[in-house]
Amino acid sequence: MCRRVPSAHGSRVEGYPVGEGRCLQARRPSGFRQSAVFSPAMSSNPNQQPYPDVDPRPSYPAIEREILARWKEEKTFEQSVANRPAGKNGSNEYVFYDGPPFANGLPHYGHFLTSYAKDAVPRYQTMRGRRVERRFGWDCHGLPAEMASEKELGISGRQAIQDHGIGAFNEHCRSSVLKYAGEWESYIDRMARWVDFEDDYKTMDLSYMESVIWAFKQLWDKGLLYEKHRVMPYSWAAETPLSNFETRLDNSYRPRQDPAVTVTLTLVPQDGDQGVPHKILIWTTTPWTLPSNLAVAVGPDIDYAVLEQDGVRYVLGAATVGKLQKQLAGAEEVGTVKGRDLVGRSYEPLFPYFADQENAFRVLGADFVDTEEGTGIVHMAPGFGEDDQLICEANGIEVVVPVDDSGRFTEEVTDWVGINVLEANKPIIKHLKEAGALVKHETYEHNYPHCWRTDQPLIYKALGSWYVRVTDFRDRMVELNQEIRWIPEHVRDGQFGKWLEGARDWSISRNRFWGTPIPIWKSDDPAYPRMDCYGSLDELERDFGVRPKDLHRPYIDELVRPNPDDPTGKSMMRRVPEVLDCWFESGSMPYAQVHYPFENKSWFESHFPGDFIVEYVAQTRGWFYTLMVLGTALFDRAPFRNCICHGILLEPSGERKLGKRYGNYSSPDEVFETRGADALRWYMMSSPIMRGGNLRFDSGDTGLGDVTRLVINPIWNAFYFFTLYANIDGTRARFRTDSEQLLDRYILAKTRELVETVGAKMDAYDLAGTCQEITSFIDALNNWYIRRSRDRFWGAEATQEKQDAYDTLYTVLVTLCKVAAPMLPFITDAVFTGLVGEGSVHLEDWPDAENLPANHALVADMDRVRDVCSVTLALREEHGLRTRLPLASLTVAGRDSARLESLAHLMRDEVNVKAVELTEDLEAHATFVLAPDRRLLGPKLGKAMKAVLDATRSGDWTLHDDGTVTAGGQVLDAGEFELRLESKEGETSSALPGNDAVVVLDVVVTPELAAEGWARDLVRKIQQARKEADFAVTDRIELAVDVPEGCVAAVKTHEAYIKEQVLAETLTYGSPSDGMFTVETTLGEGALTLGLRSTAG
RNA sequence: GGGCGUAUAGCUCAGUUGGCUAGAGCGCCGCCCUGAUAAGGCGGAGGUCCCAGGUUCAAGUCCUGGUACGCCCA
Repeated sequence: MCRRVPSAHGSRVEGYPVGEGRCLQARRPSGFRQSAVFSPAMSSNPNQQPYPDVDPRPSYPAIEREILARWKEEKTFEQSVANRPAGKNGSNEYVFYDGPPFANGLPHYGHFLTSYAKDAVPRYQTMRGRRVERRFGWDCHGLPAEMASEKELGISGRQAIQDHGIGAFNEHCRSSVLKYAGEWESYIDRMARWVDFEDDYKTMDLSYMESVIWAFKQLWDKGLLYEKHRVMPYSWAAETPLSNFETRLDNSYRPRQDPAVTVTLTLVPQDGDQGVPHKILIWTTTPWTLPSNLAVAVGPDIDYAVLEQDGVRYVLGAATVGKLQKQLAGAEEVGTVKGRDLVGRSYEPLFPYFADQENAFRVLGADFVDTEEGTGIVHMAPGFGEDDQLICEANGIEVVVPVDDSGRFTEEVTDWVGINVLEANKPIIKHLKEAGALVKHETYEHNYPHCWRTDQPLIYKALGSWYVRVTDFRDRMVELNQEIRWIPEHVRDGQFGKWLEGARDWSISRNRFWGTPIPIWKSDDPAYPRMDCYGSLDELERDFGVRPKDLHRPYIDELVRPNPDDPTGKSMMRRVPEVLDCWFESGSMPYAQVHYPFENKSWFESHFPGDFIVEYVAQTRGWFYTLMVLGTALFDRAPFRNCICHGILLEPSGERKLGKRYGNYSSPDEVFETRGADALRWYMMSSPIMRGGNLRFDSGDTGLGDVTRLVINPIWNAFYFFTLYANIDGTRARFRTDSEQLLDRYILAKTRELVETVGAKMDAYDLAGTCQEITSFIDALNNWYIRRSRDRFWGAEATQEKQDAYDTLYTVLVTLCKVAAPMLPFITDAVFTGLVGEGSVHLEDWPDAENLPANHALVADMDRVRDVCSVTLALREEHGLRTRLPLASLTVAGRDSARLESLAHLMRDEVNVKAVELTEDLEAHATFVLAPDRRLLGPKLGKAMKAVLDATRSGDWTLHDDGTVTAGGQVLDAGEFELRLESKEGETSSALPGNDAVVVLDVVVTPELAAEGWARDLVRKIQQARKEADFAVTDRIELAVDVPEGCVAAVKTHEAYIKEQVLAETLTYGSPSDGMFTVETTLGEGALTLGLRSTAG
């Protein structure tokens, strides 16, 4: 290869601060020496260089801050939206739904991950020409907001909130729920997520809430709502039910001692009892629920023992008899009975309070019953146990709940009215003992949930709740789900699909304060029942005479009117106390954010479903699900078309997810200000987390640094390389795709393929795949195209060939910036504007592949050449032949190897050989190896396959003239095998990947070749010394060399070459003179001394 | 306790309808190349494909049963 850089430029570029500026540049805050990023193109002024000076080692965070400022100043985001027409009736809009976060905490890396995806896809679609409005959403209601407010106000529990005043409490929620909105905004901004905060939506807005009650009313009108009692964890101390979330908080479950009692129930006699009284044994750790007992359950397949003692027969699980040895001492086993044979029998109520209850006091069958604990016969109090409730309900037994909000017995339980249920355990046990029903009383220690606020044990208690009849349209959801594209695909029929199949009715009411109120008004006198549901402010105004300015409690509760169905005029219509589950609100986002149907009616109807949403995979149970339920119930549509489910971020050990309460991550500011937001974006977008996997994240780890080193730096370096030489030459490049130069044609064709593949990946929402394509392109660009094209940029004359190189590199870089813009919005915009001089890459159209030449054959041939070079370098390595040592020839033997003719000079240069021979004469250089097609032959041959494979390995096979092969006693037809090449023994050769060609290297080193090798080694050493001496690339030098004896002749032979290469004006032999920059090193096995002096002055 | 998912090199992950000696990137070691590059090339070390059974000519891949971890539900 011919290195003419210094000489080429030395003669005519004086005055350009090529090398000298470096230390200065490094101290600059951004990538440009001047604020070129803001300046328009300078090409109009011939006295100035065409491109900004680029810092080879820039601070990316500083570049990002500059770009941010420019976007703000030029309103680039707003322009990018406004430039794209909405089209007729919004037909050109791409609809993105933003899943609203809570803003009562700071955002963390998990939010950034989602936000990056929420930004990348809309950026891409915008470049594709679509108009993508991006409204930010805030989730404002719900328990987290209430809990935070209770804490801040120093109050706890429902009663305390009511004492404080619901109005004041809700005001506090309203003001604190967006406490961190400002921080959110600045982080989102810093990470280059483009989203509209001005025109945001909040679930607590009046318009939003009106749409939510509209949706509620729709369900009501469709008969999809009902009210029912359901058992929930309940804190009697705080007078509130708790969500599952709350019962899972740390320290919620802890050991507690409770009484465990075994009690008898007397069966109503029936035929077959032989006149002997029969009693069944039940066991419970909550004696206070016994007054509410309405049934017992047995396992149909469980064996029950019948024991007789003192003329009474006791029935209990056969496996549990041992537990009551003492109590049943002397009892005689008189038989066993299957649970199913007990089902249907009745027994005497233990307490009289609910003796009239229909269908009650019977033995029921239930699969969940076992004999691990208790007697194998389970006491059922449907008001206080979920299983109890389900089984009883299925058997027509209504729930009774004789316990009030504060956990005390109501008047129904006359004996203990007003007593806290837990305190009532003792007197109840005493009563049972006196009644002769108590068989055993022990103390039982178990893990039991406690209220995290009051520290008191929870109870389970049925509470009224409103439900959406999801089971009615579950099958339709399953159908509609098939229309959605899920990333990763398996979510559709896996996590989400299965969840839909098993969907249960959805409890949508909460006994809370801060939320959209359930818009139902009920008569307060059961004698005159009536219920009204309201779905708009208009409807409320019509009936109540006032138009609410705020739908929140307590104002909404003030709307009361006489019951129209009550002729006495005494009963009133009052709102039910509950508010809606906040998931109902976020699931209403598609229509509520635009105040449908009160406004934007036709827009919504033509823009539903949305095109794209992305959240973490657990939202299959959250937002994705509630969107689906409401979309199906209200519109009979799947609510979104494409959905990315990303995984979760784990701490470096992989043990826990990143979480605020673990404190296991560092400040995002640190990452933004050291690595930059683009590095973080690429790191996250390129990872398997975008395909549903998890990602161990360590902000201090090499992963982020690798992105800078392997993705961002190479792009920047290509840009730096281009501007460096274009400025030296004063050349302004233009967008051109018609260069005839080989390497140009190659990289242009490669760029076309990049545009096509990245477009396809982005269209498939494969963000990680997009990153892969870009990475491999960057490799081809930097490590092949630019490296192999360098000398064209170095040439002294302004040739067409050189202009082609500039134009092509410019064209490729501009295109690369566009293609990578969604994934690296900052760096691509800095490079793009540096090249083009104005505008923003984000205002550009997606490149049209048709504008770039297609030439797949050339791309493939070039890849072939790179393979040849790899294999050849491996051969050199194997034979200890350093690359600087020229060799006589390289032979590529293979079918169609002549195709590489036009690329031979690249191979020659790359692997340093004098000649490249291309031949089809395989036999001369290679032997054949049989490779049977296992997929084809396996099923056909079966067991005989083994013999064929053995023969293949041993080489014991024969090729026939008709193209068939015999191996292992089997005849293989053409097409059932391949013949692959292997290099011949004794030759310095190696097969190419794919095994259809071999490379043979001539390893004979003649004295001439050796001498040239020494000369090149010496040049290399001198260049190294120049660098160490900190000479400018263009500096001329005086040179003294003291070379080992054996090399002197070689150096003298190539003296002219050496002097030219290292810009030496003079070359003397012997020790360096005083004042020269001196280097002691080696050349070959001998000592080498170099002396250099710059003549630049 | 139930459901879903995951388990492959030091790390992060590919691995198609079962089919060649299980791959990539990063990291590590050695060599090479290097005046745009914080880069690049070649080679090496590094694997009981979580475990145990089974099906098959052939299993990382399919089946059964475990184990560990994650998520969800109870």
